[in-house]
Amino acid sequence: MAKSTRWSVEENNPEHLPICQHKDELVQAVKTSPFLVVTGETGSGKTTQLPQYLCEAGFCKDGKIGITQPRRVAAITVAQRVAQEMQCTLGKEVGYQVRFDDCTSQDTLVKYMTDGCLLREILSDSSLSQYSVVILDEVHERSLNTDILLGLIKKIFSGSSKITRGRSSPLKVVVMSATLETDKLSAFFSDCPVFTIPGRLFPVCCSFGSAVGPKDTESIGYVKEVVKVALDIHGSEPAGDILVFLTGQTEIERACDLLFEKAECIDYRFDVQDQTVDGILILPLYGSMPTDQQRQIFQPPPPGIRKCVVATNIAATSLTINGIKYIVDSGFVKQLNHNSRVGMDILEVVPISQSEAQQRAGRAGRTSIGKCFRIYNKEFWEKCMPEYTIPEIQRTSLTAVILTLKCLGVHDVIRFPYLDCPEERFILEALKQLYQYDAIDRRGKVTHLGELMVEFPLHPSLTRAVLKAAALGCQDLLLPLAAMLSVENIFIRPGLLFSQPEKQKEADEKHSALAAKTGSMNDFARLLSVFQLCKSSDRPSAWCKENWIHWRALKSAFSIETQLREILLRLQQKKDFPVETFDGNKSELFRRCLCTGYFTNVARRSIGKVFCTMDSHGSMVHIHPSSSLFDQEAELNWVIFHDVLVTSRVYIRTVCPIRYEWVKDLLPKLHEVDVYELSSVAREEVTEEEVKRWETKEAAKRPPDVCVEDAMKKLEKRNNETSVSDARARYLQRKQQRNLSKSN
DNA sequence: GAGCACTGC
Repeated sequence: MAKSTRWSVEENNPEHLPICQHKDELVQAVKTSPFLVVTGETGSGKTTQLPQYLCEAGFCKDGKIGITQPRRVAAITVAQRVAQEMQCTLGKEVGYQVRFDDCTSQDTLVKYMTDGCLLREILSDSSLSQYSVVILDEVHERSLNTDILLGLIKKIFSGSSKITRGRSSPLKVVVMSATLETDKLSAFFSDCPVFTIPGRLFPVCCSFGSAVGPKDTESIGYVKEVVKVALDIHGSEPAGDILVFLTGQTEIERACDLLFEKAECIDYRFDVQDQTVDGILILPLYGSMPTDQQRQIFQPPPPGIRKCVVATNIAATSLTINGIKYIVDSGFVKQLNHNSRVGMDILEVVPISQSEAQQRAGRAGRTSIGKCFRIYNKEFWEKCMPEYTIPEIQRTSLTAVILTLKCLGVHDVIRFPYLDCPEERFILEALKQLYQYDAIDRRGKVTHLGELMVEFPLHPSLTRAVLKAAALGCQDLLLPLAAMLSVENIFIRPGLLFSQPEKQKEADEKHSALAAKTGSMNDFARLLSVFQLCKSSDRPSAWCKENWIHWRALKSAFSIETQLREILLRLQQKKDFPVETFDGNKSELFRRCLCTGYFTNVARRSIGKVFCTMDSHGSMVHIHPSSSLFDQEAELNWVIFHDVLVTSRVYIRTVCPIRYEWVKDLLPKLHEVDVYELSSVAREEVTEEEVKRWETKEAAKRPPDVCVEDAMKKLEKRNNETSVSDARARYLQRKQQRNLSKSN
């Protein structure tokens, strides 16, 4: 649902916005300072009005005004809104650009875009010569791309010599944020002025509960508690809708079930249209839900009925629901964290930050005074919840970002001006990976291959495989696969609580059948086959429904494949595109290409069903039951995998059998460079001596079998101290508690 | 023998 739907009649008149009284001061502030921080709560009008003020004041004479947003919907809907206010056609004076959708023209003066789009633009025009003003919005959200943009803009436009290079006048930079951390932002841009605009949110009264305390950090017993609180609200509070925050699909389904049970309706099913019981309409909401079901959330409830939406964090920023007066906050969120100790991403349930809790509470104060019921106590707030959310740049794998920076000429990626520095080992690990993919050389310089790789909006491992395939002339196999691996999970598996178990069984059977059709048990081939079968189908959406496949996800895979194909064609027309030949069958060719990118993700069968990864961490892993290779015993000794999931075990998902010979020559590279030796590469201060030392190491390559033994020893040594074990222990604890509360 | 929040190029 578009954000624009929430503006009330009064808000429709921009002259009533708090920002209006400060128009002249704001324009003056932008004129006098190269950098400016503007803060103001939601509803102050800064996103829609400031660009118009600047345009009016003549800032569009020498270039565009560019405004970045972390989300696509926001970029599009705000542009629509501003075009309407400026009484022009969208795409003319006011436009927007997001991936797959460029709605701008020669005449565009005010351009809204996602932060990723501006980052791409800097890659081809580092002086941002088209713009007179760049406004970075929603900076407090600290998205990875916005953080990188902050550093880049500071770096490019702080050195006086570069300010005017390729530009007629100096660039003006405005950074907009909610009221948090503004001092930090001002200090980052050489103590630039801070402009504060009052917000226009209604007060939200927050109360703490007693159900969750510091000891319950990992508990999911809170599902029962949020249900209880929601029913209390329903029984005792005046009219107004309820929004409950939980962490994931399973939890939400369980909470909805409990709500219905308690509201004395036992015959509830997901499919049933009339979901109203005892005056309360219960609606689940999460990202992977079908769009038509999501749409239901936004319809006003029938008269006299109270709406209760049970949602993930999607309702915190991405979607705005009208009429919410009560918030029930579980205090938890599911977060993907990169763990450099084990070199993998781990999805885990963690307490939210205090600022995130305030954000959640704020969802109740958009149209009137609201109430927020936190189910955790004050002690939990103080001891378990960090003041601010850890910025994405400090939690995710940096491989792709570091390559982008290097291609932009930022060689010293450690001393890059980060607003918050990522841990050095995260950066070093990213460098090690880039070196392994041949994207950078031993001195940390970007290679020809690296320059090709940065053009693709994909993880470098996948890009490596795509480029190999292109060199061998089999891009038709790898491009669709890369697109499929870029989108959310395409296999639908209905939950047990809301759907009948037979539906789950049916979905599983359909998915296995798709694997069988390819003739080879290989999850990558299965993905490719789903893409091809659906694309060639007469009625693709019906085909998806029949096979329990997400049509929405597959549609985006189709557009990504087209985009990747265009990028590849453009690169192939340039000189020096590598070309190789290969004799062998198609299946081997496909898998060999994959090996070029995924040799960092190789595992060898150790004992029984246990596999051991061949990277320097040597983790013990199992094949995930959703894999078509699950329980396939025969001759399956070497595999590559796309990703890792830590739950009751460490699982590898999306798996493909390979032959040892295909990775034999690549594996030693995994052990060639010690991460900690790479700090000099990061700074490009490598001495000849160091290069020699590495070369000696390479000469002493160990055969892979020794690697396995070493890896296993290392693993034993780490024993239960590893973070994977921690995550696993926490998972088991949660599961136990869940079962306990179930049986109660 | 299982369960993956949300973005973005």
